[in-house]
Amino acid sequence: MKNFTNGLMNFIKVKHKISEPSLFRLCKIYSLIEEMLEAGTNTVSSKEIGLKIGAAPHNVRKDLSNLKEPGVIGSGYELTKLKASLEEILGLKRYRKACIAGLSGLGMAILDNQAFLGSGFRFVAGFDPNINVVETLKTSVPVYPSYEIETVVNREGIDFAVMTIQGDKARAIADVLIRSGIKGIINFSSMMLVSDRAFIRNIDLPGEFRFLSALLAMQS
Amino acid sequence: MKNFTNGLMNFIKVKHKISEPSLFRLCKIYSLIEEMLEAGTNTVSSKEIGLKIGAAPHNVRKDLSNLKEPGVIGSGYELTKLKASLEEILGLKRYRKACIAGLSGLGMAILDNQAFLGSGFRFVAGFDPNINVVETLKTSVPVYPSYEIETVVNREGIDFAVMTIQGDKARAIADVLIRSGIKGIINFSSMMLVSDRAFIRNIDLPGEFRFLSALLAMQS
DNA sequence: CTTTGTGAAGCTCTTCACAGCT
DNA sequence: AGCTGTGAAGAGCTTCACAAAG
Repeated sequence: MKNFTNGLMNFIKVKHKISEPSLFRLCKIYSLIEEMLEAGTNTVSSKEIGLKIGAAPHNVRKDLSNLKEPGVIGSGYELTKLKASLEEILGLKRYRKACIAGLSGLGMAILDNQAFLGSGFRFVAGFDPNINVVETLKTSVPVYPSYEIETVVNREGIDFAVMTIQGDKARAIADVLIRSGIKGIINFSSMMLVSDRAFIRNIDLPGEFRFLSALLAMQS
Repeated sequence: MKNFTNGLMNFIKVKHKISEPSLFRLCKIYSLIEEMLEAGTNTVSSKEIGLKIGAAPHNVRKDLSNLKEPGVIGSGYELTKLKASLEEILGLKRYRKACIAGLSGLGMAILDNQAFLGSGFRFVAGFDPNINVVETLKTSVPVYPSYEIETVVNREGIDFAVMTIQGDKARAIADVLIRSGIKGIINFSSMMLVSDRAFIRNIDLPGEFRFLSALLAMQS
């Protein structure tokens, strides 16, 4: 159970300098570093990283060898340097705006908790097809009916969207988002989305349950 | 951007009859079939499946060749038969119980929407470390303070858990869940979890944003 | 003794290409 | 013509193993 990034389902094919499985692990490592820094740690070995993200130490070292940041041979990697160097390669130096489409329970829960975003990202708008919903919501971020998506996304220069819209409206809204210039979508809706113009991460909860079930079935 | 399953981070190593990327695609195909059946479709070709889940038709056919179910040569696969045959191989004939640990906004949003579960799974319990929260919640499912996890999980025979607990309690709760016999976890908490006794799917939203950012960074 | 970095080996998954059915 | 099934080829990722450094 190793190297997967969750079937992005994209048709954007680019020859990356770094492979996607590796990129994905680097993102995990970044999360881990944040966690460890908060806990007051200073250095980490490839072995320890491997244990915590579920990868072989060899693999971690190879991943980290992509970034032209050192690694002190006797004693591992220095967290602050590693973090800076990951920010470089993962494009995290530039802060990006995000929006959320679908202001039901799930959407509101995500919007309310900026911890779900991570530093470097900020929700600057919410959308919902239901005008009544939009008018009565109390949120920390301005919300709009979905026919304003194009205007707002352009005006604010929003790059990413989280989609929590249920039902068959999802696909149409995704089209609008992408047409408006959204470059990445994290999609919680039940509709699988595929695009050749934006990176899409489909997070399919029923699918996850089935996958767990399948893994159990394979075990026995 | 193809064949990944999201870094399960598990140390359970089993030689599966079917590879994990393939299993993951089969789960996606199952989701797709449900969607198409609802739309009233009867048959589907490997080409069409490929387009909708973001995979090559060759690949889809290979995946489907694992299940000993036909595929009519001139005209594709019959949806109902395909579905039944997927249920067989993904272990979906057996209905399974799930619980949710963490009854904050995200947890409640998931609990409230059984659509997030998929047929064949049912939430039968909720847990939260905060007793006050537990006592005042109005839910469709019984909720308990987390010190009752072991009792309830055993009594009910619960297999899966969704974790939405924030902060550093997450790891301890996960330990309890696994010790109590939980076999699969979908983890939304910010702590990455790894176990050699349960399958864990870490869904890391900040990580997803970073991954999108990294993909954009690679493009340019 | 511990830990990094890396070419090379090894393995797994995907893609190809074509036979065979309708 | 259109589509499936599959051995074989190819590509990509992981693992190995060892040199080099603290």
